[in-house]
Amino acid sequence: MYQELTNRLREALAAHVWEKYGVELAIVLERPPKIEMGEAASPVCFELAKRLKKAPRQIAQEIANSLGKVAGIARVEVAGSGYLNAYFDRGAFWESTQREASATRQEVEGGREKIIVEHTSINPNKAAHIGHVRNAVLGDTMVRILRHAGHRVQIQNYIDNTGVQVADVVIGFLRMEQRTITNVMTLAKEPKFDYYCWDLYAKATNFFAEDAERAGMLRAETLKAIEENRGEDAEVAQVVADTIVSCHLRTMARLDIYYDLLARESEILHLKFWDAAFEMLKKSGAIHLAASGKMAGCWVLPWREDAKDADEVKEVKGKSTEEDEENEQDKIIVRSNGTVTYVGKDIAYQLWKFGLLGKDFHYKKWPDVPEGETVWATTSRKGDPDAPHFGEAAATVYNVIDTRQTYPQKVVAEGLRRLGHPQEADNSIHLSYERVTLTPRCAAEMGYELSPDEAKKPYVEVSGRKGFGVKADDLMDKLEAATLGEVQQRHPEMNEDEQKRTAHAIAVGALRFFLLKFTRNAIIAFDFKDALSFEGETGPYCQYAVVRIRGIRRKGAEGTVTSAAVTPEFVGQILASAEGTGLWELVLAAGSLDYAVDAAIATQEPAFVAKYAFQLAQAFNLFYHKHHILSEADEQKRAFLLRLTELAEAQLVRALSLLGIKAPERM
RNA sequence: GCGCCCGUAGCUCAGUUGGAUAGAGCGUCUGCCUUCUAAGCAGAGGGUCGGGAGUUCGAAUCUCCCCGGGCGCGCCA
Repeated sequence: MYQELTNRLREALAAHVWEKYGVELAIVLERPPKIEMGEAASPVCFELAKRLKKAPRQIAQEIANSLGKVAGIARVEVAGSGYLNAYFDRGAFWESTQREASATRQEVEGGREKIIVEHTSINPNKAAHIGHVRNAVLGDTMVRILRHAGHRVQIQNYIDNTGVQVADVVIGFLRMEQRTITNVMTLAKEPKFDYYCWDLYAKATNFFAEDAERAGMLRAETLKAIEENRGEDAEVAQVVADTIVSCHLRTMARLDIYYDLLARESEILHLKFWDAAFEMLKKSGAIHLAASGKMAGCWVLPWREDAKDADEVKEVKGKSTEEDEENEQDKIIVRSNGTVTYVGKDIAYQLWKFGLLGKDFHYKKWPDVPEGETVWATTSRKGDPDAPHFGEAAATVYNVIDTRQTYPQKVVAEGLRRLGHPQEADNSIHLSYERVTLTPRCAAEMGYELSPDEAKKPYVEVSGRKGFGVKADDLMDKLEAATLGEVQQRHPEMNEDEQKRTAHAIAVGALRFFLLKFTRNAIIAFDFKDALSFEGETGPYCQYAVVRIRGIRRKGAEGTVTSAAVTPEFVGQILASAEGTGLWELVLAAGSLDYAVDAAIATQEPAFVAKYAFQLAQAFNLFYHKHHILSEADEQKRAFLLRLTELAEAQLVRALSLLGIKAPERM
C-alpha cells in the first residue's frame, strides 16, 4: 500500500509542478527520519529553487497551498528549509492495507509475458555445497517475488551432464577404481551417492595433478566419448549425472526449492542447437574467422569493453574488416580444431530461451523426483505430448550465476545484440552474486589445514575440486538437529512428528534467511556459529513473531469472542491520537510490503524483502510489549488490537513465504 | 598491464535514483519472565563513512587521484 500511495503522490506532485511552473521533474520521495514528520517527504523544492530562482521554502509553501487533495493523503506541510512532508490519512491507509492483505494476487501490466529464471545449475558430479545453496535460494526467492508481483515465471535448472566435471568422475570410477558399469549402477542405488562422488572427484583431481599429460589425454578421450554418446564412458556418465541430479533435487526439496524444467547439455548437443546458432552467427557477421594472429583459425566474437553506443561498435567493426586487427579482449567462440567453447553453447541456449533459435527440445518427466513433485527434463528422443510448451519465447531471462562469470555473460548478451536482438540482449539479466567462503575458524573446525597466508585472511575459499566445503545436506542435518533439540525442550507436549516438522521449518528459516539477508555482492564468510544462530536478525526471529501472534489468536478464540465492530472512524481516531503513534507505526510497517517487493524487483535484490520481514517482526515485537491485547478493557480497542495483529500476521507470513520460509504454529 | 567489485561502530552487514541528526544485528555493560511463548523487550556505550581534492544549496552515495583488499582477463567450463 505504501508504494501505491506514494506513487499516487509522486504523480500528483509531478503534474502539479508541470502545471504551475511548466517544469518537468521526476519527483524524489523519501521516508522522513521521524514519524512526526509524516510518512513521505520530497526535497523537490530544492531542485525547483535552482530553476525558478526562488527560495525553496517559498516554493514549498506555494505548492502546499495549491496542491489540492490527493486521495489517501491527509495533508502536505512545509518543513525544514523547504521539504514537503506528506501525512497519510491513517484510517484510509488502514482500510486499504486490510484489503491488500486479503487479496490473493496482484495483476500487473505485462504480467502475462513469460519470464525464465535459471538457477542452481550445479555440475552433476558431486554433492551440493553451501555455495550452490546460495545460488538456488537467491533464484528461488526471486521467482517467488516475481510471481507475487503477478508475473508468469518458469524455473529452469541447467544440467551440464556432458562436461569435464562429469568426465572426471567417470575416469575416477572406470580407470582409478577399475569398476564395471554394473558396479557403478549398484553403487548409484545406495544413499549418498553424491557424497561418494564428492570424495571421488577430489581424488580424481589429485590423480590428474600427478601427471598433467596423462590427465589431458584421459579427459579428452572420455569427454569425446561422452559427447558422442558412445561406449562405457558415456553410459557411466549418464548414470552418474542422472543419479546426482536426483540427489540435488532431493537436497533442494529440503529447502522448498523446485523446478519446472531440467535443461540438459546432452540435448543441446544431440539436437544440434549449436549448429543452428553457428549458422546464424556466421550469416549475420557477428563472429568472424581470424585469419592471422594467435587466434588464427578460430571463430571470434569481437569485443570492446565499452562498446556501448552504436558509433563505437561501428568503429570496431570497420577496423576489423579492413585489417584483421587483433584484440586481446576478443572472445573465441569456435576453436581452431572446430569445437565450440562453452560461451558458444551458452549463446545457443540463450537464443532458445528467447525463442530465437528456431529449434526446440523434446520433453519427458524426470523419473526420480521428491514426493508430490513433477519435473520435466529435455530429451532428444520422442517426448511426452502432455509436456508444457517450454519452447515458448521468454520476454525476460534471469540467469543466476556467480559474479566471476560476469564477462562471459556479457559476451553472451553481446552475441544476441550482434545477431540483431538488442531487446533480448537487454533483457538477459545476469543475476550475479558473490561467493560463499568459510571463516578460517570454520575451515579449521572442518579439519582443513590453513596455510599461514590463509590464516591471516578473513575467509577461506571453498573448492568442489578439492572436496573442501560445507555440504548442503550436512548443514541441513546440523540445523535440524539443533532446532529439534530446542523444540523438544520447549514443547515436550508435541508429538514427535510435529516436533520434527517444526524443527525443519525453523532450520529452513534460519538457513534461507541467513543467505538472503546479505545483498548479492557481499561475500559471505560462512560460520556454523552465525548460521546456527536463531536470535536477532534471523529467520527464526521473524517466525517467532508469527508464532506469538498465533498464540494470541488461539487464546483469543478460546475466551470471550469480541463482537465489537472496528469502525473506520474509531480506527482513524485512535491512530491519530498521541498514544496511537506506536500503533500507527505497526500499521505503516504492515502496509509497506509492496514497497519492499518493488524495490526487490527493481534492484533485483531479494535482500530487501528479508530486511522488510525483519523490520515488520521488530515492529510487531515492539507493539507486543507495549500492549497487552487480550486484557484490554475497552472492547472496541481490544477488537482493533486483534485486527492489527492479524494484519501484521498476514503481511509477515506473506513476506516470509516470498523468502521461502514457513511460519510454524508453535516453536 | 587492462577491466570490474569492495573498504561504513570491536565483529558481520544495511543505507533505491545525491537529501533532514549515518542505521541494524552480534558482542560488551545494566535492567525486565506467577501476564498473549524471554528464539523476546528496554537502556548504555561504540563512527575522521579507507585518505585527499572536486561538483552541488546539500555527498557514505557522483567525478578525479592515492592507499588497502578481492575477482576477472584460457583454443577450461
